[in-house]
Amino acid sequence: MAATENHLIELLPRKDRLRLLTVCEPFELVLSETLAEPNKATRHVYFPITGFISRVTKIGKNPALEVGMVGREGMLGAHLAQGVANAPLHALVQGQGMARRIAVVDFRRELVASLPLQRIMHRYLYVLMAQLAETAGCLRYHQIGPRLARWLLMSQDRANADTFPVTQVFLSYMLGVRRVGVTGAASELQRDGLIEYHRGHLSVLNRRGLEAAACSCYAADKQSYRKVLA
Amino acid sequence: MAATENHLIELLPRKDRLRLLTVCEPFELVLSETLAEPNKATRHVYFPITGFISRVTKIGKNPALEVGMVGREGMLGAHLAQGVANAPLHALVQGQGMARRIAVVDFRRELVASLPLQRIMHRYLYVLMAQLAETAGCLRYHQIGPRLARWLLMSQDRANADTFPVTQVFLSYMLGVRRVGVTGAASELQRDGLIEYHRGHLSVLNRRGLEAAACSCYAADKQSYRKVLA
DNA sequence: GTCTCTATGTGCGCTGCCAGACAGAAAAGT
DNA sequence: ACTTTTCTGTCTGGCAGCGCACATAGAGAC
Repeated sequence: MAATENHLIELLPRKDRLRLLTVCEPFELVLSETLAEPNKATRHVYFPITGFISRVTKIGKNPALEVGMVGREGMLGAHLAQGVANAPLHALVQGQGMARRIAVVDFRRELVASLPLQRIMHRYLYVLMAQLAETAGCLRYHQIGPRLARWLLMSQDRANADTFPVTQVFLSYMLGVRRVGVTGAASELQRDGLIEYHRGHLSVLNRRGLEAAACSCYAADKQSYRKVLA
Repeated sequence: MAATENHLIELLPRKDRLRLLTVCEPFELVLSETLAEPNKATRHVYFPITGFISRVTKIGKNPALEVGMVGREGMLGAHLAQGVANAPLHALVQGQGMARRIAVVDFRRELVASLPLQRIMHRYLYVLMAQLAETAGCLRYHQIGPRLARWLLMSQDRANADTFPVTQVFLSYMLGVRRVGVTGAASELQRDGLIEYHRGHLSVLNRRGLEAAACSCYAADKQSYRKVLA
């Protein structure tokens, strides 16, 4: 079941889960597709199963900066459980794959009907906040290398694969640095045999090593998730 | 009423507000006092009226970094409405003054009893998330000067006064920079006649000018608050 | 009045990252 | 085949902020 269902849905009691699944439709996450924009009413919520999504914020004229990642462990659209119709951030597909999708009307109805669903949404939102705070500190204090390693690990977890498509330009947007900065950090990771990449395809060779190279935020995020969403 | 009540409490319908007020006790916010620590069960929630509180995150061995501010417009302890007992962040008193305080048991009871209270907590949490994301971007892209201006404006709003006690060392912690960096930025603001300070006492002389000097995040935060918590 | 502590201002060398530009090489389109 | 686009690596100059160290001066303690 692990790779075929979204983790938040798995956490629901059987009855609530089955109810929710009846209103879900399968949805293909297509690379680079935008799934949410701030100040626009959300139309669907998404529960990724194999693909994953980036939450990004835009500050002034700077390119989008990633502040969160959503994979099988999370969802997009939890703000509906807070009684707010508009998404707080941009969200775009980052790793292609499948997700479950629910129309807002249906999801609202399920929320009212299912206390466990509410409960899980709220706890997930708590984790998101903790991770946002962590990310803020990470942006301030950590350097490109460790942040890149962290990003790769987070991606690997959610992509459920050791190889995934990603270019340096793209990484430079996610991390909010110049592409050249990524080149430097990435070639160092490659030199150390932790990763291997070539024209848009990247493989993780040594996960342990990458974990050691990543900043503490990777472990911190995992832990806060585990604590709150058993 | 504006300066004698917490804004979130004001938003409650009369009946719910009166109920809540019966379990509130007045609490003096003493400078530098710690009100919350991560991974410790929250004992009280706080609704500031005149003082204000900083939310800070600790990353590794770096000094605490501010990621949010709580004054009359907000509260400390909203995570209880998410069904989580532990605070996500450190919180310490930043501007002395008065607050309303409620013991956790009482607050939980009120939450169950009052849907409007739940609703306001959830909406407030949404605003917090938006502000956290904004702060993350701010930390990445904005320079000391504008960030300092932003911080001073946020403080002034919550302190409800043009003069408040604050040293450069302290500001350097909040902003996550060296004290020397604050010295530079602050003396520039002073030279331009926007502020005046002397040995731990700072006055805002020209609010308009300070708003112009601040980064966009100040306005963005205010707007996201206004949109969600009318 | 003197001493000590705290707050503020400066100088110096360093580093991590930025901005912009360019080059080679692999993929994709024709 | 050729051309064009995309991806990656390298260089040069520059700046914001860092770490460290030191100087000055106001405030409070004795």
